[in-house]
Amino acid sequence: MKLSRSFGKTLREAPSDAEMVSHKLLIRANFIRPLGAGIYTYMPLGYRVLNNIHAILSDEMDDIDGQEMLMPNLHPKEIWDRTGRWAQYSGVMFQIDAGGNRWYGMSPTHEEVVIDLIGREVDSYRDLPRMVYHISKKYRDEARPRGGMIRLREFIMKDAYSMHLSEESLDEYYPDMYQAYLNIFNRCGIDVIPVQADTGAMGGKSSHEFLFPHDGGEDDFIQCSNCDYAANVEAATFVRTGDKPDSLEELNKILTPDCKTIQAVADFCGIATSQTLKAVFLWATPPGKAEKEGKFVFAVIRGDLDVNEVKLSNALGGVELRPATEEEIKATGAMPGYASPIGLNVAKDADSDGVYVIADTSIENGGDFVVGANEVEYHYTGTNYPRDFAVTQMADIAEAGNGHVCGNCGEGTLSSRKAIEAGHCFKLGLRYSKPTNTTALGPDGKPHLVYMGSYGIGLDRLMGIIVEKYHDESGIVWPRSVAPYDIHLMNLGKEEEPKALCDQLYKDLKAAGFSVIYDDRPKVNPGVKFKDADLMGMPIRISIGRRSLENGGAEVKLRNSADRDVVAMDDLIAHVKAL
RNA sequence: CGGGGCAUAGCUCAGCUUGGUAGAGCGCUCGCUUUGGGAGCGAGAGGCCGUCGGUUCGAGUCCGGCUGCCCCGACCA
Repeated sequence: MKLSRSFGKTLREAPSDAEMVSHKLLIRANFIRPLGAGIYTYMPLGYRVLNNIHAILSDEMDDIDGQEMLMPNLHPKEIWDRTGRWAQYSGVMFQIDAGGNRWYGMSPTHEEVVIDLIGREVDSYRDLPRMVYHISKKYRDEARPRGGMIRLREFIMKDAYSMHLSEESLDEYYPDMYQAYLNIFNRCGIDVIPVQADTGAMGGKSSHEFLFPHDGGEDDFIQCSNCDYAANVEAATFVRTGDKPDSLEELNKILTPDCKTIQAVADFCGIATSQTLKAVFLWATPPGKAEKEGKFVFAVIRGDLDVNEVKLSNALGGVELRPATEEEIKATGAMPGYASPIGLNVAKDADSDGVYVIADTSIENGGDFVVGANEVEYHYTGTNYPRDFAVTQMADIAEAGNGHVCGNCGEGTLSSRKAIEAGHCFKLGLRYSKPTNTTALGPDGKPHLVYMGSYGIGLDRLMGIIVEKYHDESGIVWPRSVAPYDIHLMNLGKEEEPKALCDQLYKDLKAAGFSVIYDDRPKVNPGVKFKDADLMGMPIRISIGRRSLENGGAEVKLRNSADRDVVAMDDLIAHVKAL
């Protein structure tokens, strides 16, 4: 490509609303242009990067017996009604009223289309297992697009779908996909950390996120200092430390003025927050049910820990949670700010009357706690479980964090980091085949619900991640595998000779199989050409000017190195091939 | 959805406090000069000051509504 004929131009300054480095550089270097919040045009250079990523993805997917296809982005409402997600996704999906009682959704994802296809194409176990994938646009009305390529309303995703006769078949296939994902990120030059993720209300046994650690990321994940354990904060387990005292104190009610927070209580009593218990009140609505069919949940946890709502939701069967109102709290007999299960009518199990109390296992690690007395300005000291109160359910509902002991090896210390989610593998199981009754005949002659897995990677987000990692103060430093062009060729002279040499070299390099962007712009100063080359970031730069010719040929420089070599014109192709 | 910020030329921003003819740098066009790190001189083009309403003789400037964009948080198979 000749720069003299290329569309758009580089910017000396980035728009002031761009914050992340990748966002600024991709705009400045003319790879992307914003159209609206979370909506971008991929300019010719950016599109070439996406195509390179596309090729890597296709290669790896094909390698594990996947087939590339292309599914529609306009989805009839009916297929989403069948899985119950038309209503569930109403806040996220762009839903279009096409008139005449026809409604369409713009593809936020493609499980519905795939399950419809499976129903049509897959008849028996002989048609399984299969994997199909496509790379196409997704639309999600994100509440807050951010960070340029990091969170988009319209984005490009590689989504793969595997289908199986049995759970064993899915389990068997899953590691191949997992390995393909590692290969993909490796080929893009990105180090990712695979972490166990929350399987959430979608059920299924296993889910992995591939995280790129980055302060600008949206995910929190946990790593162990000792073993290779890594998990999403919503799935991370840790060891509750602390022992019960040998002899227990008596329960004793004390006056605690102005102690509405755990910290205030601990300060007032001169104890650590781990010597207190705290209560959290939520309203839990079962999935797919109306809110009034839900129930009040009283969660108890040691004072130094926090409840993780996703863990809590999972422990309760995937319920929707919202904070309880003050009226709902008082109706149970508890007093906000001074609440505890002591003296409440605690339900024996989910079907019994009384208050549903769920406790984190941490309340068994320690004793003689200070807890609320369900009376304004009063707490109990010397509280011990189970002597002084009952719980309905004991579960792991605490959020893992810095300094906790690893739940995997039991020795290392956990630390929390921010990350960008680069990919996600998910065992969907029967989530989509069940409501649509999508079956295949087994060898036993009976219909079996089809097991599914889905596996996503955002191409534009991945492009952003690559730039986050590969840049310097002058611009982008593309890895070879995804660079829009291999070579940035520059004519620095105004005389005939360098121009003629460059024109010829441009042809020769392309004939030798390289992709080349050629800065042949006349009347543009060398300084400008250098700045643009650094900004755009092609791996190899070749420049010809009076000075290089005096030194015997063309100057060759790698973008990721400061070294410059002058190479004789005759040796140039061979030299570049050897790089 | 809650909190905060911003909106003036293609980009970065001044002008607003104290209302009175629309500004700068970069970019763009033309001419001359220059040609190895965003070069110089000269001449130009380019703006319904986001939008609607209010106050005023007069609003980019003051007041209110709306919209858009950015950041933090909530949310996010």
